[in-house]
Amino acid sequence: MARPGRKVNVLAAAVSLFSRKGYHGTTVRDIAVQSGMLSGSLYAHIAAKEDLLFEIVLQAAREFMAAVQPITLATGPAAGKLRAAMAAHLRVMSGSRDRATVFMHEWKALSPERRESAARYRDDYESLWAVMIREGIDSGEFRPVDQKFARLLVLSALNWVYQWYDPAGPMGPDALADRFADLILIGLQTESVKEEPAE
Amino acid sequence: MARPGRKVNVLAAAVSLFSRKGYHGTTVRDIAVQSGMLSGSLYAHIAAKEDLLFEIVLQAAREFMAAVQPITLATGPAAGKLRAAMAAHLRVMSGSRDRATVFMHEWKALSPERRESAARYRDDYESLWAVMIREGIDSGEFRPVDQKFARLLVLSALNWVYQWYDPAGPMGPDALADRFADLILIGLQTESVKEEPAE
DNA sequence: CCTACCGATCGGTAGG
DNA sequence: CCTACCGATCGGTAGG
Repeated sequence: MARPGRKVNVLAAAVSLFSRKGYHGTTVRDIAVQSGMLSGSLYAHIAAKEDLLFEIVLQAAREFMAAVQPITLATGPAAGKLRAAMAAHLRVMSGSRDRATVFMHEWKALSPERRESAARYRDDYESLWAVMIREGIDSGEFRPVDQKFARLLVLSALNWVYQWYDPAGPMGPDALADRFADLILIGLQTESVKEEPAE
Repeated sequence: MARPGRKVNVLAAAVSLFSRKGYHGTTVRDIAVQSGMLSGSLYAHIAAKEDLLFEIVLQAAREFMAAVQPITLATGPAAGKLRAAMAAHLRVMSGSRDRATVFMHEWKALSPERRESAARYRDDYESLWAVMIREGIDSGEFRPVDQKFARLLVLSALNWVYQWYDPAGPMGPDALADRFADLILIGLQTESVKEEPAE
């Protein structure tokens, strides 16, 4: 008989394995053994392997959304909100590194309907960032750049972090976010060079 | 008997399939059928499925290196070199989108020794960018930012592009590179806001 | 490059 | 959650 709490272990095992070996590179036997049972027993907890992937992807999507949405609803300078949102995003990534990895890479392995469902969550999340950037442009805080490019720059920088970030390292997610925010807000060039027309 | 030219078709089929379904999600039968033969016949051209992945990854690594290295060796302002290097990187990505995708994502599926070999190519390529940024800082063109962060910001933005870039779309890789370069060099904030201390 | 396979392993199930 | 499987499919091979 299935003890209710075991489902969490199974999900944790799946997150770890999917992030390391990919969805297709992971077998249900891998997941079962990592959960302390045999492969047949796994199906007392799940109906199909893909259900695990879908659940992980949804968890991650909800986690990112829950962390960043309240920040977008607050009032204040756009730069401060962008900084806070970046820190929130990186805190989620830092706290659930494997889950974030699966969320970023393995959604492609979902069945078409579920993949579309995941894409909708993704779009909702991206539009939070679009709104923040649009607000900064409208208020004159940000240059009138193409909103799409600015959003992509921010999100791509944040999303690539999990490829190399070490949560046990010396730099926490907040410090990391501040560094990235400085670069993105102030730019790489020195002021004296900026006066001249760009080459 | 194996006609020599067919190997190219097999590689092209593998690139397309690996990029779409992942290495583990692609079967040798998929590759064979896409190449116009049956699965057994594939082994007249290759010794193992993984050889295809390794060959694709090496091709991509060499392509990026060959495109960007000459630019780093030229003389001139650091900002101009960075712009040119970004355009070169995006031109490779645009011309070999599927291969770039496999290069970015599927190297994890390689055997340990080959994975390490691919990582070395990657490190060599990243150090090209590190040198460009270091030069800009040393010459006073760039702010004295952490070189590692600036490199990560640039490369992450470039590497995330293939997730959404449409080579058939209106914007070519050079225009795309200029937009990203403007954002990274000049920054998102307007000058008036930058005078104030960052929140 | 095809025919005809191979042992191994896959996701999943029945019955307890 | 285990035992004992299942049909299907996997990467790969022998012989032509």
